[in-house]
This record gives sequence, C-alpha cells and structure tokens, in this order.
Amino acid sequence: MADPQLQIFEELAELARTLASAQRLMLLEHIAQGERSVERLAELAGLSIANASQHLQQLRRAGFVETRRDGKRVLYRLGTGPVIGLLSALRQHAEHNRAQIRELVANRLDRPERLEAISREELLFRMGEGSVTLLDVRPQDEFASGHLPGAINIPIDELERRLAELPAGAEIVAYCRGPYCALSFDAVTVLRGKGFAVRRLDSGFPDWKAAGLSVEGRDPG
Amino acid sequence: MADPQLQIFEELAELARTLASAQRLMLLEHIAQGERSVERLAELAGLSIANASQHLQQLRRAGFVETRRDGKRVLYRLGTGPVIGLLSALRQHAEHNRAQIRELVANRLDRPERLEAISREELLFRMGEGSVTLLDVRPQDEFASGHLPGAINIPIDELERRLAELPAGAEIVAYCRGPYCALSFDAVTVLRGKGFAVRRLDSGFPDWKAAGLSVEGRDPG
DNA sequence: CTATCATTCAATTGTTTGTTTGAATGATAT
DNA sequence: ATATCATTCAAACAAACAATTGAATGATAG
Repeated sequence: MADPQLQIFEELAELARTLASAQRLMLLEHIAQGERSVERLAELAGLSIANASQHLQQLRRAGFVETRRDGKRVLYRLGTGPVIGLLSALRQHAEHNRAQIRELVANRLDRPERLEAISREELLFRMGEGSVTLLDVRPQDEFASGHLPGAINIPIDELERRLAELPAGAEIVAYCRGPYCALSFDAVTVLRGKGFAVRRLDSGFPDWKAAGLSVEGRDPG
Repeated sequence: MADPQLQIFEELAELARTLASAQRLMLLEHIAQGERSVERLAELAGLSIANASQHLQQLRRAGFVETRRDGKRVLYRLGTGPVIGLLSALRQHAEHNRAQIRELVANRLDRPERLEAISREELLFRMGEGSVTLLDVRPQDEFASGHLPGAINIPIDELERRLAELPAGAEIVAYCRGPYCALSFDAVTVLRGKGFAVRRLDSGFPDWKAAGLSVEGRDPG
C-alpha cells in the first residue's frame, strides 16, 4: 500500500482528469463518429481552433485519440484502446445514479419514456430474419464514412420529404450516433406520426463498430 | 447538438472529475474491500481526517459510495451502481495505453512477468473439478468481512510460518484485493520458493463480488 | 444533561486548469 | 522560393480545486 501503489493511482487519476471536461467529452463523441480535422471538430464543438487543438492534444496524450496527417490537415480518430467501453461505463454510472440525466434525455424530446429501444442483440437477430429495415438518420457525410450493413441513409431533416423511400410494411429500426444523440428519437417521433412501425437502436454507430460488428463505408479509421 | 447535449456532458465530466484524484481513487479501492469508517479510511490512505471526509463526500455526491451511521461512526460502502465496472474500464485503458504502468507493477515486484494469472472463468471451472485450493492472503479482518467460497485465509505476513496448513499436492490459487494489489504476487513468490504449485487470480475479491458470484462472510455491504 | 468522541462544516491559502491572444511551425501550391 | 493555409505553441489572466486550521454538529455514555 506504499508508494508505487500511489503512482498507479496517479496515472488513473490523470486519465480521469482528461475526461473531466464537457468540451473534451464532446470532442470525443464527435471523433467517435469517424476521423475529423481540427477545424471541423472545433466547429462541431463550438470552440476556438486553438482551444480545440489543446483539448485534442490532451486527449491524445491520454491515449483516447490518435492522429494522422493528410496533406495540410491533421485528422483525429479514436485510440485503439477500450475508449468506447470506458465512456459507456461512465454513461452507465450516470444513468444509474442520476435521475437528472434521465430527465434531461426524456424531457428535451418531449416524450413519455424512452421509446422502446431495441438492443444490438435483438437487432442482429432480426437482421438475420430479414424482417427489419435499418435507417441511418445521420448527415450524409457521416453515413458515407461508415454505417451499419444494409442501412439506408435519410438525414433527419430530409426525413419528412423522403418517406416514399421507406417500405411501408416492414419494421424500421432507426439509429444515429449514440444513446444521447437525439436524431433517432426525432426519427421515431416523425415516423410514428406517419404510421410507420419504428423503433430506435439503444446505441449508435460507434458502439456498433466498437463491438466488432461489420460495417460498410469508407472510414479509414 | 445544442444545449441539453452539453448539460449531459457536464454531468459526465463531473463524474470523471470526481475520479480525477489519486487520493479519491485510493479511498474507493479501500471502500471496495468492505465498509470502513472515516477514521480508518483516513489512516489507510494517509490523509488527515478532515481532508478524507471532504473527499468522501465528493465520492458520495457522485454516487460512487453510500453511507450509513453505526453509533458514533459513519461507515462508507460502495454505491449500488456499476462503480467497479467503471474503475475496471479505467484500469483497462491504462493497461492498454501505458507501458509505464505495466512496468511499475512488474518492476516493483522484481519479477519476470505477470506470474501466469488465472482468470475467474478458469478458476470457476477448476473449482467445479475440486482440483484447486483457494488461498486468501489479505489481513484477517478483510477476510472475515467477505471472501471467496471455500477459501482459506493466511495473511501474507504469516504465510511462511503457516505452510503446514496448505495441502502439498493440490494446485493453489492465491488472491487478494485486486489486480494492482501486491499481496498475491508476494504469495506466489513465497510459495513457488517452497515448491508449491501456485498461481494468482487476475482480479480480486471486489471484482468477484461485483461479478455477482457467491461470497462467504459477514460483509453487510 | 453534560462530556466526549467521530465526523462535518467554513474560511484561507497555494496550485492547477481553461481560455484567449498572437506568433511560430510544417505542409502544399503557384 | 514564396505565399498560403491548418495546426500548434507560448504567455497571461481568471476560475476551480486541494489541503489546513479551528469551530460546529450529532450521537452516545456516564
């Protein structure tokens, strides 16, 4: 229980400290969607470029992200370690302990509850049966850089205009970036209103990829 | 991607910030062993009582620990959420990214590698076969407050004097508090030197309990 | 009901962290 | 080469945090 023990805890504390910033967590979530440049990430997170750069470097020092150069730009992608697992453990703890968070998620989508999310396991089973249409409601570029096999892409803001592309009979499963991403909630609301049988996936594309399941698309990460 | 999203990340960041202190992580690890009073925890972590108290209250606010009163003292125990899972995800990430930590663990025990740790799964299988003797090398009081079923307790500092209590033929599996606790490493060294067939469990009592496996002892947590 | 003990609270000080600004890299394209 | 662009670095200030001290709770024992 002496000194080296303390050093180990210092290391772990440093990792935790890197996650102890809403801005960095937000950057991580965006990076989890696929490779992004500093400029793009700064814009997505609403930070100045210099500030975003410094946050990103902290994330890199802690091993949460890695970089590669592509011409003038530096692209950030997720690290190879169990980053998503760690974030998901954090979220699980938050869900467990804080009714607050559950309320935020539920209230801001003005909806009774959690809209009957479907698990990855159930989705895989249904996909095996061929009884499901997968709908990716993220923006086109995110879809292009990687998506679930067989999914069709209709960005959420085009959904109402493009209902014709959806098979009327089949059950639809909508997904987006992750459990706290609102897009798939919105998709369910829209489609329910139009009479579709639709549910949302309880996790997002990054979780799917992290679980080692097959993906389609040109993501170089 | 607007404002409520940011609130959620603020919540998660606050949780991470609570873990971003070696002292608090150390307190958590001690609490993971079973209920402890503030005074005891302060002593174990080498902190002043007032300081320990403040750290403990932060841990409680974040839901990592809970308290109950027992006469004059306030006892702290782990929260009901996935605390151990979160800590273990942190450690996994640290293991993955930082050769530093691996070296600390390996070097301070002046030993070649990780001494062929056995997993919980394999241990359960061997226990089913009845081909293994479980050895708990933690101090007596920790053993009394909870231990693996069928384990015998010989605290590490009494081990050399009490070798007679160990069956000479059987394979021994030693365990202690967790993957970064040195006791079981030391036990393996001692026993190997005496010709015993011994390995260490790759995780500790708290992980065993958290995995929902049965335990013996009087821990009220 | 008073004394005692464990724990918590409140106020202070020194250190660390986040953000901004402006300049310095490092790579490409003319 | 030189200009241009994306990213990083460096310095500086404000905000948040940890540890210490001494006083205030809240419970038990006499």
